[in-house]
Amino acid sequence: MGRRSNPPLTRQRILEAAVALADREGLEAVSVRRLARQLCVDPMSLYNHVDSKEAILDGIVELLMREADLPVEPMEWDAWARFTAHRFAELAARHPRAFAVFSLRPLMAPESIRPVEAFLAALARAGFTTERSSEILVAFFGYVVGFSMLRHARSLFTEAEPSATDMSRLSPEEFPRCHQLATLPQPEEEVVFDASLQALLEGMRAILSADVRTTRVARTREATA
Amino acid sequence: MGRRSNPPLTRQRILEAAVALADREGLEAVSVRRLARQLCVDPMSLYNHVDSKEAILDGIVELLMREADLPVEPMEWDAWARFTAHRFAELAARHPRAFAVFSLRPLMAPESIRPVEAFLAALARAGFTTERSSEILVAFFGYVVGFSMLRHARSLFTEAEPSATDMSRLSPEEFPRCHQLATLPQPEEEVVFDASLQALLEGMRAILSADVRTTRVARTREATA
DNA sequence: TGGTGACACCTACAGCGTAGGTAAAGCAAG
DNA sequence: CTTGCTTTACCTACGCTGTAGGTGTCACCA
Repeated sequence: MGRRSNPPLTRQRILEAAVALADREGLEAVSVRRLARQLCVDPMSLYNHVDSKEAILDGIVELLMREADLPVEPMEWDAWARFTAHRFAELAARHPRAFAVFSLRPLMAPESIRPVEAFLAALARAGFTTERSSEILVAFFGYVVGFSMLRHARSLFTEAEPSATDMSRLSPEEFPRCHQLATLPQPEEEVVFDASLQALLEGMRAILSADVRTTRVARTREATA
Repeated sequence: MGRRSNPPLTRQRILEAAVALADREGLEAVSVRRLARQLCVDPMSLYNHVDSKEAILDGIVELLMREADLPVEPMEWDAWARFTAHRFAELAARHPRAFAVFSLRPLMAPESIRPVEAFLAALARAGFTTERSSEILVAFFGYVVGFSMLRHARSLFTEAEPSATDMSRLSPEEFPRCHQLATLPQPEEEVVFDASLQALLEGMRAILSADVRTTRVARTREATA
């Protein structure tokens, strides 16, 4: 083994350093060489533990998902959704910058995919078709990740690191309301997030009951034919 | 002026090439040097028309927003939201890969911000407080952009360019439902997108009426005190 | 003891964004 | 027509990036 000084390099140590660096300086600061410098190690040494830089980003996703600790045991689909939504919101608050990996890389680790499989199973048990389940998955994660990213990683008006140019660009004369929003503190209570989520699930329940109705009609038609 | 051969280089031509390249090979393929090669021009020549690579990405956002052509004239807040949601969904379908810039860069161009200002004005007219409007903006754009990205740019199971590894990773034994989803074609009708959006707006209307009620109570308390 | 595998290191290469400098083309005034 | 200024295309060069390929050294096992 090469001349060693520090605790031995491991995948885990690399990924933890990556998450820390991402939260400190943003995801674009996460480079193989920066990480190596942080870990007091040669850049190429990382490749003994990870396949590529993309694999490092996938590892960040994996770590965040592990921290989110989503439920995998059977439960009601809407309970799973509410639970998961809050876990993601908390995760985004803890990792405002690293959280953006979810828009960059897919879920790769089996432990990350397992809870999704559980959600799909719950949807099927409730009576959703496969096609509907697919769309509901997209709608649910789209809302949760989209909301959390916009609130914490921010990308509608302001950069990830809100700068002075953000304000100067939003001149109070031309864009009074946008300008005002940029100065607003974050709400302490998640009333809109919760209410919108609640409404979203309500809409999905409506789809379900409509689906069940038409399925039943189709079945009876089959039976009488 | 330098030795010219082609039509003159302009910001517009650069940005159009950037959008085309992004849609063809993904946003990560958009580099100053690649663009210059496409335009048969020296890399540094681009800097006579744009400030930086970030400015190019901002320009992509600008072009897409111009193409979306969101309403800026006064209208009901929920009508604006429905209209905008569909424009964004269509935009994402036309530019599946370039669409991801919305998660990378904020709105910079005044013409991009103007419709948002109009939406905020509509929310205020309807009776939403500034704080509520801010959260509703996040919820709305979070849902619309999140959904569209997940559907078209895809990043939950599969890469932007769905590859064979996506399927092999989702083994049919361990993840039967996720595996099945990866093979599913896109639905021809947007029933879940529409229904969820409808539900979302319904939830916001509920918040509004609750707000109006409490505001009225507070006002009468003030009056009687 | 000799072999084998793991792992840290090193060199090198192609590509990136862009600072700084040069030169040619277009245009305005004299 | 000449003079000079502005614009803009080009070129060189620097420090950064990801990573292919090769080398040396350690731990362990036969």
